[in-house]
Amino acid sequence: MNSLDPDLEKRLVEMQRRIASRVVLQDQFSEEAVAGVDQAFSGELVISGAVVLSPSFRVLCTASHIMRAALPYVPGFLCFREGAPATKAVRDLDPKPMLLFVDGCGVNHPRMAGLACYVGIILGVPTIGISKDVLCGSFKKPENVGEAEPLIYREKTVGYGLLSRKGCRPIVVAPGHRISVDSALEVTRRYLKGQKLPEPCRLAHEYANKIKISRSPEPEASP
DNA sequence: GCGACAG
DNA sequence: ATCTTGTCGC
Repeated sequence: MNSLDPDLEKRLVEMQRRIASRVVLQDQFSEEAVAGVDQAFSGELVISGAVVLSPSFRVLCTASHIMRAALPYVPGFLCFREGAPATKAVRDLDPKPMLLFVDGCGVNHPRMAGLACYVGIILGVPTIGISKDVLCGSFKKPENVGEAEPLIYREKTVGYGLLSRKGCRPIVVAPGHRISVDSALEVTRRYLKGQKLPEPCRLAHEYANKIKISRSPEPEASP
């Protein structure tokens, strides 16, 4: 029940291979304007929220986009469900981010085509993927807060498992586009503020949820 | 064949 | 992700 039509899947896999072929794992970012994008869901609707932060974590601007989901959630194909609304929200940001945190995988993906790669390639923006669970690969459990262990997939380090906060499970950090594996970890650490998720992700998540709640119908008072 | 499986 | 209340702990 979580599968795709074989022909559709074949086409999507081909698209992901094209995305992956364009991914750059070299540092080509700046931290002048860092943003985060995240999605909330309401039935068939995908609500995407994006937030740009100043170097001091001040919110500089926000943008959102709502649309019907094109696909159900299928592991490995998240970019085709959340990619369109996410890119549209980010496109409306001003100033434009020069580095973007995305909720989901980056190159730590079976075809090196996680949501962060997709958004990065489509927009030409440097991206970092932040996920709460591993899709593929594995890492040793980091012992102390701030510590990270390499996420290994097919003998390669594709990201890191980072213990971002006490009492929390480690988060997974991986580059999406135009940033190296090690820089993705380094920058993510810099954007942590005592919470499980780095600020751009946390604020984008909060923003997307606020939009969702503000649109949901108010409960009727029964006479 | 049996699990695992971003959000 | 979403459905959901209180509750244990820093």
